[in-house]
Amino acid sequence: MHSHDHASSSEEENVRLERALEVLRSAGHRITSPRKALLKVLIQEHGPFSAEELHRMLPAGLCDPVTVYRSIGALEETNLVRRCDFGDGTYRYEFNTGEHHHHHIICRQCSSVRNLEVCFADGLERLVRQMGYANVTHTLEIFGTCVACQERRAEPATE
Amino acid sequence: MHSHDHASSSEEENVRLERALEVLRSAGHRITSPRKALLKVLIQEHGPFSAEELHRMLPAGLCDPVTVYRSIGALEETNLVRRCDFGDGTYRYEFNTGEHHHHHIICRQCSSVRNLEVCFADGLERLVRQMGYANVTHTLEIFGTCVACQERRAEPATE
DNA sequence: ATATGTGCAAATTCTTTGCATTAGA
DNA sequence: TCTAATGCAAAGAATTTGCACATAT
Repeated sequence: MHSHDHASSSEEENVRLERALEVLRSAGHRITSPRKALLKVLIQEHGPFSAEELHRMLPAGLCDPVTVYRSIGALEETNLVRRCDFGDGTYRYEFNTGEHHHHHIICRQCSSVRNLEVCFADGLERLVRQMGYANVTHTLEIFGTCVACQERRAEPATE
Repeated sequence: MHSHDHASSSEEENVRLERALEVLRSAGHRITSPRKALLKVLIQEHGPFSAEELHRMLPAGLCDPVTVYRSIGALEETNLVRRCDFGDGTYRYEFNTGEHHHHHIICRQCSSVRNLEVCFADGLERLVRQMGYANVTHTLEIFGTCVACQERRAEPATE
């Protein structure tokens, strides 16, 4: 019952994991080691990850990359995971904490991601609902050059 | 000077076309028939189109699909065209009128697109700039079920 | 026991690239 | 003329699918 199999899995993370597993279960999905491991990684680590990144973050050889795609499918279906689209041809995934959703600021140079906890779009969704749309959602990603990359660019005499 | 080669190309559209060609020219790009035809289509028709759709909308056999991709590249570079990302794995492109940018409401069922002329994100970009980011831009797409699709769903007794 | 999940290989989809040829400035 | 643009074919990258085998419930 007590777990110490991972270096840094806090009690809160365990609670989230158990809750997530329960969601999966009650949606008729089976609990398998790839899914459990994926959820652990997604709960512990920050930032949205690509399928390939996720696969690399799993214990070596635990499963095939294809299984990551398929597992993510189950996690998305059950809303445990949100898909992010940074417009570079690769989808990334992050754990859905269920709290009010946030947005990302992506650096064009180094691809670093910062979360922006404010959501400006509540009024927007309301407006669109007034236009007659149902099930309104939105995606909003912000792009820019981060401070570090601006400094990096300012230093060298390459220009 | 007068043109009647297209059924419905208004004077305003011609002005836009000429302006766009000038932008291309002064950026060191050559004016070719595929590029001219692409711009015509993009100026005349509404809604963002995929590369494949654009190719189909061109006069038959005018150019190879690959040329559409490459031409769009030139149009994007010169900011004549904006790329839209509806998160379905296919990029779409629309003519950049240069006026304040708008956003799209995409119907999940029928994929119809409506423009939303309001932009909520000016304050957001300002905030992100205050966080130290430079060259801040954003993408915002709204998804929902359009009125027609809601009615279509309500009628049939399939449920 | 049995349906769901997985691995491996191969297919799909969208987009990009290499290279010889064509054509705009 | 001389470089940029095009066509065709082929490569690439991310993701999905088919099918036999493995496994959670």
